[in-house]
Amino acid sequence: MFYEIPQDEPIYPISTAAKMLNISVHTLRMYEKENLIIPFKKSTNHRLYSQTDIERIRCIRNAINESKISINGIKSIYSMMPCWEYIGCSDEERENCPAYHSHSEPCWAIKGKGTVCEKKECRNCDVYNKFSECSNIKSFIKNLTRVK
Amino acid sequence: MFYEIPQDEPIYPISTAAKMLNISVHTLRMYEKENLIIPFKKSTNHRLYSQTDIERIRCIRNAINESKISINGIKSIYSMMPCWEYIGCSDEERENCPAYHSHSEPCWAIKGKGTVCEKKECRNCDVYNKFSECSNIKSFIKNLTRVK
DNA sequence: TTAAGTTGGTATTTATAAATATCAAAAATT
DNA sequence: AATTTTTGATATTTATAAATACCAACTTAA
Repeated sequence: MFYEIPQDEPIYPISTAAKMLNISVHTLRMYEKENLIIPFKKSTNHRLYSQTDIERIRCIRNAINESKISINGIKSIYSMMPCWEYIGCSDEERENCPAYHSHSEPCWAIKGKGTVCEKKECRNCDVYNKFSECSNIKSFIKNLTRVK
Repeated sequence: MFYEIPQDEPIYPISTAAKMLNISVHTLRMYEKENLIIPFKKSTNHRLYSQTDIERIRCIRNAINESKISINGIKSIYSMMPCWEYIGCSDEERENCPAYHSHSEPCWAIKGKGTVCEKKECRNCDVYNKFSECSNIKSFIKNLTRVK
């Protein structure tokens, strides 16, 4: 009589997440401030992390510690993702979107006024969730160039 | 009765290049070892740098010092460039090329056996020369997604 | 209602990437 | 032929990104 907890259900408070990842609470807040992660926030502003969040952070940790990519490097890589194509923005929407023009910040860190994404919850967006690794971003770019 | 020196003519020895860039000779060799740059080599193995090389290195310096992107971060960003599309590789050529699959090394650092590029001089390749900045790479990706 | 956990902030530490120094052998220059 | 420069390689230094420690005020949960 147990229910499965969905992967994207925010359940872990920050200290638990920190323990799971073997890092300090402040490091988690730092990643958030740097716009690498968007944890769920309760009405009282307390953070909650899902299993998906944990995996995402593991991936970021790997980029920093194993691949030796700096946080600004990770942000720049995220900014390469053609979100406009995934979302399906029109020519005009693209040109008017600051994320389309940025090569230093991921789109979810920008949220330009008047854009399609302005009122979206980036935490729930595929662009944020599905492309947390270089390899996924490059795969998406590959698909843009399919010959067949 | 003077001839203009072409931008891509390798003329500066390493010490001159280092002085122009205000860095040490060894730093230049380090960038080369990390596959960020490909200076011209004389038959005696001595390096020569062109004005284009100098500009490229300035760009790399800016990424490291101003944008705070680590060397491995820069390499990873370079690896996002869809070289296969620029070169015009076939489906089969793509799949058989290690550069197509890498997301940590730029294509010119790989030079897979049996590939179109195997015997090319990457130093003279557009992929190496035209896309030394994030912004240029993102622009190329943007063009892949043109609606019209 | 008391103890434990979280908040955002600054100040400090640490780990290490990036750059420098030094070397003998080879090449270039004058 | 003598002086300067470049080569690659290792060993060392430095600059700083990333992580930690500490703080008082605010939640949360026994």
